[in-house]
Amino acid sequence: MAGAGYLDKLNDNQRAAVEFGVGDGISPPLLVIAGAGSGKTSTLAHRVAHLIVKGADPRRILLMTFSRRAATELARRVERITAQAMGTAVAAQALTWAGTFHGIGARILREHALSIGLHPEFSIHDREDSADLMNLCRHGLGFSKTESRFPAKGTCLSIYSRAVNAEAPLADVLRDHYPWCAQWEVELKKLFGSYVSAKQEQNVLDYDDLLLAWAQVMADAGFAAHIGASWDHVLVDEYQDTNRLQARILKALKPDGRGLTVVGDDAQSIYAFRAATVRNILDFPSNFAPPANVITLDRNYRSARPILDAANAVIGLARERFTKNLWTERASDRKPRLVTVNTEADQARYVVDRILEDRETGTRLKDQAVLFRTSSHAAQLEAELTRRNVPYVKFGGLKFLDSAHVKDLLSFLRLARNSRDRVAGFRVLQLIPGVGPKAAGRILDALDLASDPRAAFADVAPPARAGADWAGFVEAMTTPAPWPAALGLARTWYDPHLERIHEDAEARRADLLQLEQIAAGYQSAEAFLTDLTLDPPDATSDLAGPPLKDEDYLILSTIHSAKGQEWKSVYLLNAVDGCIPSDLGTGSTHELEEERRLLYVAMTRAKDQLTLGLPLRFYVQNQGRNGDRHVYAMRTRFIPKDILDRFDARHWSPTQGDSQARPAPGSIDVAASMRQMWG
DNA sequence: GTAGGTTGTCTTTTT
DNA sequence: GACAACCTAC
Repeated sequence: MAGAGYLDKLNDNQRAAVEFGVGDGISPPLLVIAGAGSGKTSTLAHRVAHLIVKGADPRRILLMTFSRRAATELARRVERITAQAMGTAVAAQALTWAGTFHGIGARILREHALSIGLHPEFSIHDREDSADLMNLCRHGLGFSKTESRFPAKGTCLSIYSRAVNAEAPLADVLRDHYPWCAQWEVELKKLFGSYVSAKQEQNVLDYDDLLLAWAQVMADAGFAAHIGASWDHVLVDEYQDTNRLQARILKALKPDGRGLTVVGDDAQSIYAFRAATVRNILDFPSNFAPPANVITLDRNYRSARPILDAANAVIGLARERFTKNLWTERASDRKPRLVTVNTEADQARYVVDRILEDRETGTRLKDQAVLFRTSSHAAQLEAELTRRNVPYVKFGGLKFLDSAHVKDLLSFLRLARNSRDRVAGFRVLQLIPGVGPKAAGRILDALDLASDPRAAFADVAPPARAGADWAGFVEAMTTPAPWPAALGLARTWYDPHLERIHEDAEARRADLLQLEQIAAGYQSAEAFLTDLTLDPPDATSDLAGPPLKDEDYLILSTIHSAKGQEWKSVYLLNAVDGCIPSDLGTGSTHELEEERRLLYVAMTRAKDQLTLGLPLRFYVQNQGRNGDRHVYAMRTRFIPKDILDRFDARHWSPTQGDSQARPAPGSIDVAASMRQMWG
């Protein structure tokens, strides 16, 4: 078609997904089932661009993705395509409504705060903060002193969160997911009531509230119509990882489905632990009358055929499947490697050896990645990389924001802005020597009653033991400072405490300086704090520090954080039972199936080469009463004997190198490795 | 009431 | 190897 050259590179199905309903007013609802590597992001970007080229106002397009990184990438691609198609670029900023469900929710709630009974300067608690508040309530109700042990704060929060996100009654949540807590149903109900009141008294919203409050205001028909009318087109990516609450919001936004497009792949659903349900994507068509159209993208452009064959074999054993196998024309004779090694240390050495070898022959570190189920699985590899001076960046696992020093500093800022935020208050006040829980509680009570909280800091009777530290605190808290100077001021106050509390003050100080750099990019403390909570940086305070941007570095990532990404060569650590599936995830069939999909997601990240590591002897911490010990691992149950022929099975040891696997990997390897231990 | 030390429990994935 | 609850000394 003339003038539509920017669509020429798409295959028929992709093109159908891009063009569906565009140009005939607002299109009917559309579901795109996009398999791994099928050009999903590109198709979505083309659809948005196509809408714009055909006259849609980019400011009236709502784009919801799973992470903000994905939203930014999508906006960038849309910009490139429209530039090519129209000659003039539609600036990425013109897509003003691109972000995560949580981020968009926060924005809507803040904009309409006054008319829906919220304080416009509400603070947002991350998971850790929410757990701390839950803990305050837990103590307040006396549940920390029960005869038999009451669930820990994090468990309480998870139960609450699941009930909210799955829109399920507490009793069901306890029965299906937390049976060991079922005896506490009455107490938990009371606790959650107290937790909700506490949030409201303190002008605080947690992650779940961003969806819950949004969904609740959408229950009002007038308001829903008003909000829904803000956008002509609503597009949602990774729909398989949304939960019921999110589906309800979407339905309220576009009740007849007109203008609605959702994209996803049920085979890649890996967030059920967060109450995501694959039913959303499966039931989407029948939500509407007539049912939504479905377009399937099943041609894979990413992986070479042997990799795809192996991945298809793995997912082919899933109990339930809805999408068919992917196909590709990318031939190759390199099967995925399944490498048994004796120990995790050997695995680390093997992986680093291969990575450096490939780099010598032209595969940059950036084109290679190491994936793992759990952040801690990478510990030995990280040590090996550091020892051999290989730069890397790790995604997933411990976040920058979770470290005590960063939280201390941010709590100071939060308390200055919202003196009712007791979680922040408790944390900051107890940094002052001589102030413990009682004094902190008394001070916060006094602040609650004050008409001008900021001035009230000066009026509060200082705790006797605090001395000069108190004066310094009040001074820092009440000195007015513009943003971002306020952060500098807070840091100056915090520095002596940092020195006093932490042995490794130097490394932590560097983190805080980095935080100050980030802060400089924001207009206000509020914007900074909100953004940081909703989209925390992935950097960890590694000894090496973050590599420079133009440097070559290796990617380490949890499988979850690797979603949507691809690399030429991918290594997966610990493809053994107990790791994948995680021995915590084998409780129900449901959980087990999710672990299978995780393996599938990991395998389908690879373009040219895939390597699964399989350490036979395993060091486990604190399993049972005997403390640490070694156990013998079995190959992951998701690669049973009958699909083993899709892999190139080998054994590697530091002394003998690479050899054809003798004997076939499996339970029999236990005996083999025991012999090898002695020679 | 606070600080600091000891013991027992639980240990994933993330917006 | 981290956290929560408890204990003891100021």
